[in-house]
Amino acid sequence: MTDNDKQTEEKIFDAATDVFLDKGMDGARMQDIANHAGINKALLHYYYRTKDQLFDAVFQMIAKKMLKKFAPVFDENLTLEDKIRFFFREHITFLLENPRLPAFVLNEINRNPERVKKLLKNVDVESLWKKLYEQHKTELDKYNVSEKMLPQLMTSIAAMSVFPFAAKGLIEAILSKTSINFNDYIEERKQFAADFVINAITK
Amino acid sequence: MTDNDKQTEEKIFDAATDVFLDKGMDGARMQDIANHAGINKALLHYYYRTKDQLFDAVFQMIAKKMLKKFAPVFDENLTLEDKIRFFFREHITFLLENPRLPAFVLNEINRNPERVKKLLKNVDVESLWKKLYEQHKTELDKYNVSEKMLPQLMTSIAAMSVFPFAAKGLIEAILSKTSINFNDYIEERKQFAADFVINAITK
DNA sequence: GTCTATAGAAGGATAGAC
DNA sequence: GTCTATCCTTCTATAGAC
Repeated sequence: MTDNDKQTEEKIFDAATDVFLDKGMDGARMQDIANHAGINKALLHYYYRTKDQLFDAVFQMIAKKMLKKFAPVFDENLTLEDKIRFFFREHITFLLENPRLPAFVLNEINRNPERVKKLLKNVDVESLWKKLYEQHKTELDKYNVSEKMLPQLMTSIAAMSVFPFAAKGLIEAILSKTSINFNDYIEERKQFAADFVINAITK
Repeated sequence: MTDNDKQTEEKIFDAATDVFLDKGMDGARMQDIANHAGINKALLHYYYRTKDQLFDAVFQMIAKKMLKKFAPVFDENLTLEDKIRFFFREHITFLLENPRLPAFVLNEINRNPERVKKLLKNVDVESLWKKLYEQHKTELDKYNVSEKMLPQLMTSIAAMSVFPFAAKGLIEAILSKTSINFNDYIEERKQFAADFVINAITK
């Protein structure tokens, strides 16, 4: 693959990412992607064959990018409390820089089970959770979280961080009827979410 | 409007609801809606003029249906704790019966600000929150929730209930790699979410 | 009010020249 | 590798008969 190939393929991929994030799979138009990339429609098909394949490439990249951001939760060398604080600070900062990701992923995830399967192909959920539990056994016992409650806890943490962005359109509209600004609400949330979760699991 | 009018218009509306919930605005096809309703395409336009108007009617109905389910939060005559327990029990039961609603609303809400504006036209957010705060002032003071933290608390409660359904496709795929079943996870959540939130705000 | 038929536009995809 | 031109299908929407 020459340097020029790479440039064009990347230009297409970046343009597609932008358009798909905005319009979703069904709403996106190949012509629109071509315009954004500054090339013509035929080239899209030359590189990616079909719209579905182009979308799949973009989706896998974005969904992986989102999932990867949960990795710090499984890292070692932090107390559970520090880990939770660190997670919300970093994750909400990330979403603030990429506010369209949650709605995009949540939407497309419910449309095509095959794509989700592919996404999780190499993820060993059981052992990740086992590892996490072993790592914090003492603390989780002290709190009141049993191993079989980990899915509830994990999805609650994800929900606290992701939901405000997934529901951005609604929350913005609601907040616009008050004196509160969405970005202030989000800044505040880094701290609030951490306190909330830590308190929730503390007896 | 005759009885027959009503019947046809309702058949169309119901069919449209079903198809839009599945495919979203962009993915839905008028032909598909007509087939579901057992009539022809031309009749759709006779009753609703355009696809956008038909979609808007469906969206407003569904979004209102979802928002209304938060009403018990503002009802009187329950302690804050009982209110939270009652809310999660009822709300998660409702979402179990209507699992496609969250993803649909969250998706379309980020596409068209005008629709959201229309949806909230007659909602007085400030006074609802003021009312809620006054109602539970003593309890909220005892916990550590100030009035300006209400948006954080409210969105957290919504997140705890709605997120598992909005992310259903992903959570199902993850749980399928363990011995846990999605419906069991959801049943468990009614209790877990209530305990979680109550503990979170308890000093 | 309901149908058939079709206009008219737009979309994804390909052929073929360079 | 990139372009123009175009095919073919599909979609929304309307015209017009009953």
